[in-house]
Amino acid sequence: MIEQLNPYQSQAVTHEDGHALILAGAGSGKTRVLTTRIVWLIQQKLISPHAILAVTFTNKAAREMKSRIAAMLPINVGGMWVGTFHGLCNRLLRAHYRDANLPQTFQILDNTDQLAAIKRILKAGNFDESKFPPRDVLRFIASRKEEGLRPDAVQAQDPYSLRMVEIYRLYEAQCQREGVVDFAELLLRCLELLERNPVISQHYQQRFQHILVDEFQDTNRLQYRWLQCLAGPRSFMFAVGDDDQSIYAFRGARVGNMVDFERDYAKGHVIRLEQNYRSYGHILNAANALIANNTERLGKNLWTEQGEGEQIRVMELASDHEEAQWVVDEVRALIRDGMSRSDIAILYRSNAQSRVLEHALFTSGIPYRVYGGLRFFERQEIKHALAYLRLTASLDDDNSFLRVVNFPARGIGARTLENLTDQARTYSTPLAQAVARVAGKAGSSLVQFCGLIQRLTEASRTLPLSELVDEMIEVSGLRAYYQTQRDGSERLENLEELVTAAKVFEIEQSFSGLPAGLTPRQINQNSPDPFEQAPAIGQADGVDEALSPLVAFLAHASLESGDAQADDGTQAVQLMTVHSAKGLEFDAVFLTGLEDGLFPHENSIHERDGLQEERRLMYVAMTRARERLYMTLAQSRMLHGQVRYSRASRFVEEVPPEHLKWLSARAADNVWLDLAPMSTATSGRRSSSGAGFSQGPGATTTMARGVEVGGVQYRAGLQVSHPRFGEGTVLTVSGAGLDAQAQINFADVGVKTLALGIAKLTVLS
DNA sequence: ATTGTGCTCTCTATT
DNA sequence: AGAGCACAAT
Repeated sequence: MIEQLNPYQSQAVTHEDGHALILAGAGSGKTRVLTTRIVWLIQQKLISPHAILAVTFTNKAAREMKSRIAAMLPINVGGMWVGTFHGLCNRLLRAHYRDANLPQTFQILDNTDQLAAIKRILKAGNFDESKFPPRDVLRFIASRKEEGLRPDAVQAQDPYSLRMVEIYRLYEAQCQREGVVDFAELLLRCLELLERNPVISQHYQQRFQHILVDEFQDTNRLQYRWLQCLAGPRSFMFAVGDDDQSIYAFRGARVGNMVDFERDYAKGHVIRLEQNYRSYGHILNAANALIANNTERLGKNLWTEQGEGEQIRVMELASDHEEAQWVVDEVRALIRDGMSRSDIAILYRSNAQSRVLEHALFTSGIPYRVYGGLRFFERQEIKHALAYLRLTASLDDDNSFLRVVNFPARGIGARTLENLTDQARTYSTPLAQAVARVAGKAGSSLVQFCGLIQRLTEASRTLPLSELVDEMIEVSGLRAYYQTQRDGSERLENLEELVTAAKVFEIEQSFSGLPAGLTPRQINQNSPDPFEQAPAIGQADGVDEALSPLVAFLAHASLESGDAQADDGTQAVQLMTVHSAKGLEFDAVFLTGLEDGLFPHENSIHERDGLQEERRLMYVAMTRARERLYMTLAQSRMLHGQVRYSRASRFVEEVPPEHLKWLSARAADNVWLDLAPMSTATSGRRSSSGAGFSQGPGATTTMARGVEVGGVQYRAGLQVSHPRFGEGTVLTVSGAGLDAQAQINFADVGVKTLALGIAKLTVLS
């Protein structure tokens, strides 16, 4: 295994004397080094798998690492401490919930939940929402927590900040009362647990002899302190990172942690991995040239032994729809040439851009898979269902109570809820315990609602998880509600999918070496480790302490917002944001929407640091490609319901021209026709004529050839007419005989691919 | 008092 | 596109 590594990689893998910092460029085999090192530690250094802690940022990365280790070693990786910061903190807090001052069933708020909680605070305290926008409050609280500051520790002088701190304090109290934590709280609470309980932290310090951190450049202050807490005097830290790929400053990431880490721990043990095994020369050098525009880099020079490869193909199109169609046509050509669908990725800066691309892929019948965006566990029907389940697990969860008390509608309106809230506040009880005090018709509806939840709570003690979920969907009325809704069928399917997800979770739990029901046997008693001997759920000796499958499932839903959802095994083109593409690689990458204002995003253009972060993001995007990289841009784009016109991204200009191959005319000398009709096009669907659809001089090879079918010579540019689609222009032709196909841009219906042997076409010109 | 409808406003990225 | 709000209809 080590023989296949280059000298620097193997130096990193077998590093022995203390801590180390690995500066690993894009595509330099970073994950390979991490996993190989873990295997090496276990196999060669005879370190127990339990003595290793490996931290990543995304669940995807954690899964990847586990599966690679599992492939190399015959051990149960499920029991290893490999996970995301948030996931591992969750694990620790569940185990030591008493010391962390949390109920064992504490729930995790995602962004939307957190926002709802903040809105409740603002409403209850009569804060002016226009002066204190919930989003700003959320950012304020999150960034304070990421600095490790509780309300008392925040320095505030001006009236505005003082009010913010007040809201922060109220928010904390509310969360504590209701037994919920947000993402930042998971980390902060866990850190405080370790800092305040020497017995606990010493236990873990002795246990974790090796701590490995992936994507170290993305750690924030809190995470750094968390690592410092877990690393004991005899632990070795192994941090892998690339300052050029730091793209999470917006959530507190601090590249400076790398410098600090070298000063505090690595002390000169810095290993650079600069050989890139992923991309061909043009792609790599283009990315190198781009990132060279950033200042304050630690400095790295990536090189490759692979040849130059192909230039980056750049295409400018008139509109976002044409961009999408062009990308789809090109994707089809790649697939036809034998590329696997899952080796093709379409990337964009923001999730909103995926719609148009999805539409084009869908109409072309190309299987695709979208990552991120509105994820499974974030859909409204799923959130409703989860709220019922959360209430089932804990009646104190007022957030969830308010979400579903009147959904589906059961005659409990705003007025009633105001009464209820008043009662709950007066007697300082959770909402559910105040229902008895509300009289009247709505009051009895409230009592009924609570009865419903109580029945579910009872059912949760006996029913398996998936049956409980199914039962909940039924008795809550959610199923009936979505059955009556016009567009409810997809939501119904999602609810059924939730039952399946619960079933899968049950099964995984029963196989996993790491049961959800960990119990924190007293650490200072002779049991050396609470986790190694934790009983499986339902085993006699931990029943009262064990975490119920329901609570474990709810935590799972919050922490993994659903990117692992049904990978049904079909080969599909991958659609995702640049952020979620980090760490992945593909044969062909389409980088779309390269327009100033979109990428770089307009919110970051005016700050220097913002622009540098955007440039790193661009660098990440480009270095995802192995063989072929496309960059596309649209002159006009539907954004926020309005057509916007943009220029090419400055990042395209920053790439030396020798690496680029323009398929459209070069942006600067391109004259575009017919922009006006597009902006007025009422449906906003497609440009009204083919005039804007320029294929430019050097487009794909399939276009040049002609095809002869039934005595007619088809070639690009030919004007044809179709009985149903109307008039159009032939864009590309391919295949021969019965397989001959043409892509035709119809004035009325856009681009269609037709089989020439079947379609009834009339030649016009 | 509650529910449904139509209008405005916002909208970067992730755990 | 989705959420929040005002208004009308029950």
